[in-house]
Amino acid sequence: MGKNTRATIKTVAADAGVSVSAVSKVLRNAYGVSESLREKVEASIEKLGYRPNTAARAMRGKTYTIGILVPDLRNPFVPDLIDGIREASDAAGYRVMIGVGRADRGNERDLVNSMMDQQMDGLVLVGSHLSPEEIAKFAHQLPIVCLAFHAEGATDFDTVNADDATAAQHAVEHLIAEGHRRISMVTLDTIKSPENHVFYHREQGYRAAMRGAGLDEFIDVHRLSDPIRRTNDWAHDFLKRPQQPTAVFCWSDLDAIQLMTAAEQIGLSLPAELSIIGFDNSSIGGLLQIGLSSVDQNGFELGLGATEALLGRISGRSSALHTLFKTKLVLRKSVAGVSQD
Amino acid sequence: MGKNTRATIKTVAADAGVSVSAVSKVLRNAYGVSESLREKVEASIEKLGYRPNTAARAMRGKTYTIGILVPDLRNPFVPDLIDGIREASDAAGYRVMIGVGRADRGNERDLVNSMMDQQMDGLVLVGSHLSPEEIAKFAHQLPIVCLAFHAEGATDFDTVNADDATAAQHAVEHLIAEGHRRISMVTLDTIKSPENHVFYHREQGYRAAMRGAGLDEFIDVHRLSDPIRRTNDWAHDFLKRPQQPTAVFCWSDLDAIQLMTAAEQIGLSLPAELSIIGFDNSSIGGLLQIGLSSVDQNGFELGLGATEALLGRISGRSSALHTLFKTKLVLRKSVAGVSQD
DNA sequence: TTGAAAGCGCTAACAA
DNA sequence: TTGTTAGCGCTTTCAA
Repeated sequence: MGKNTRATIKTVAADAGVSVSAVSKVLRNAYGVSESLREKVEASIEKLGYRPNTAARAMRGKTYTIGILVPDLRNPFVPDLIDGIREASDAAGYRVMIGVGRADRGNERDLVNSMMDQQMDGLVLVGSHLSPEEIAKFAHQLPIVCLAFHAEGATDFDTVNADDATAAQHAVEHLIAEGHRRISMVTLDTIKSPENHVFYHREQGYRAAMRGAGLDEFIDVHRLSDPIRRTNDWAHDFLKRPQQPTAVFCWSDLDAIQLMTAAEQIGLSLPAELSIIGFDNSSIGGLLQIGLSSVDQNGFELGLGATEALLGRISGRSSALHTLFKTKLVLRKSVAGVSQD
Repeated sequence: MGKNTRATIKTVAADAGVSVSAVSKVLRNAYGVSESLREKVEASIEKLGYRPNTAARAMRGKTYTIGILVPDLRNPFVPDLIDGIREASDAAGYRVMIGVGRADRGNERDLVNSMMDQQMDGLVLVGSHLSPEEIAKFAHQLPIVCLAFHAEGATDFDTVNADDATAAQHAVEHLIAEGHRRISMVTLDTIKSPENHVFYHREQGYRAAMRGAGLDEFIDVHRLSDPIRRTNDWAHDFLKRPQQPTAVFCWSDLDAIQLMTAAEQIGLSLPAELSIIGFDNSSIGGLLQIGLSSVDQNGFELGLGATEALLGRISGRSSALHTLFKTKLVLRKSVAGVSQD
């Protein structure tokens, strides 16, 4: 089968009887090509099945590729995001490559570098573990937008987020309206710059709701260590503490489901004895058997938004854009009211 | 911040006071560099923060990148595969880029092309929707190994699979041993070349088990259309048919869980009235609330195996390798025995 | 409107 | 052991 001879721009030029630069111009829709020349070239391209070599292209022009860096493919929120990103980049003629950072700073840094080595035209960093300073440094070299990463003060890159604080506040306010007082929050623990992480903002929303209802004394935040290094026992430990809450607001569905499982294992009846709200509205939480109430962030829209921002940067915008998206509380059987006493 | 001037091999050569090719040799660990030269060059690389430009590299040598093409990020089996692939490629100094084919032939073809445009050194195609002929054509241009795609007769590319037929046979034999006779199978429908798909081989295993137990008359295969185009009602329709089975073997966990949900919705008591076994042993099926019995394929090992095969091809092997991996039946509460009458 | 030619950063013959 | 140099396939001045 045609062996190793892939058509190059030269082959096309020869076939069409024009110059190499003419072909290049047609490829890039550059100004100043006659209709007849364009037709000739396009016919040859079609005939030879020519495809420009991205690597060669990258040396002078663009790659028309944007890189997506995600922390973890198992997070059910990630595929929604990616779908949105791809939808928008497809429409703009960009393709997408995904790298998995494994929620590890060093690994993520390597991947960003590697994507820069490949001359990608821009990067979407999802839930990055890098510091805003480091991201800014990268952003001097290529356009970057961060998704699910709060850095509303950043001037060198854009951010796109759900309005985590407001979403959390509404969720907790709903629990309060259902009569709950003793409402705990389960969230993540982090050593560095917590204020960039979504869960920190969700915690602020939780605190705001509790304070707003005069429930300061019941504020109780339980912090989990990194999902990879954490044991599955945390939920049992959590439920063994004295002074049990009647409701828990959980920073993520995955951990909320672990909590539900543990609660059932020790014989708690849900939701009567424990109401739970998660975050992400993952399909798994939506299963009839689980029925987890959750905050829906509409990952698809977030992905679209992030890509539009990125394309804007690629086209030359240099001012920073920081967008917050609205969320929606989805109620299922995991929440019950309590009688006030 | 140093603005746009990224260090090139020239910068390094100048800084180290040596030639470009000397630097290149150090980079590639090529034969014939003195210890002192290597040290000088490495010092300069370190000092200048130099990183080779992948695009430039790709024009003459390799990119040290392998592409993974998956049909769907939401399939819980995929992340395990990817972890395995990454483990093996990390160890060999290769990085990995992921593309999502969306279970669409045209889209997948585009992505393969796009990965070839980027001069990737090899490709792992997961559950491909392309025909073996088309894959073979691509395989003439770059090393390819297929994962979860049966083409044991292919000579131009390798395949790595779980032993789907045997796995399915064992699962169904287990149901038979539990006293079930009326055992249905739920699988996928496909227009083209079903024999390449894993679910086809699982169906063969189901049939073999049924025939082996003299249950030919109870063989009942229910075929679902494409997951994307399918409605969620299929399970209800399935359960509404006359002559209900007492057990169902399902080609995948995701569909098995839908079946469980529908069964509970119409008031069937599980597993007493319906036993179910799925395939993939996904973490979601393993949830206490679900408790789905399932076939475990050990995706991590499959990923490792596929990558080893690919690296072998990249290093020059041209004979085809077709590997089958053993599976393991994981039993949970979704299976109950029936009294024989 | 078209084409010739320089050069992007690297690798790999080949020469020294 | 080291360096010189010719490309890889493309984009992009600059001339024609």
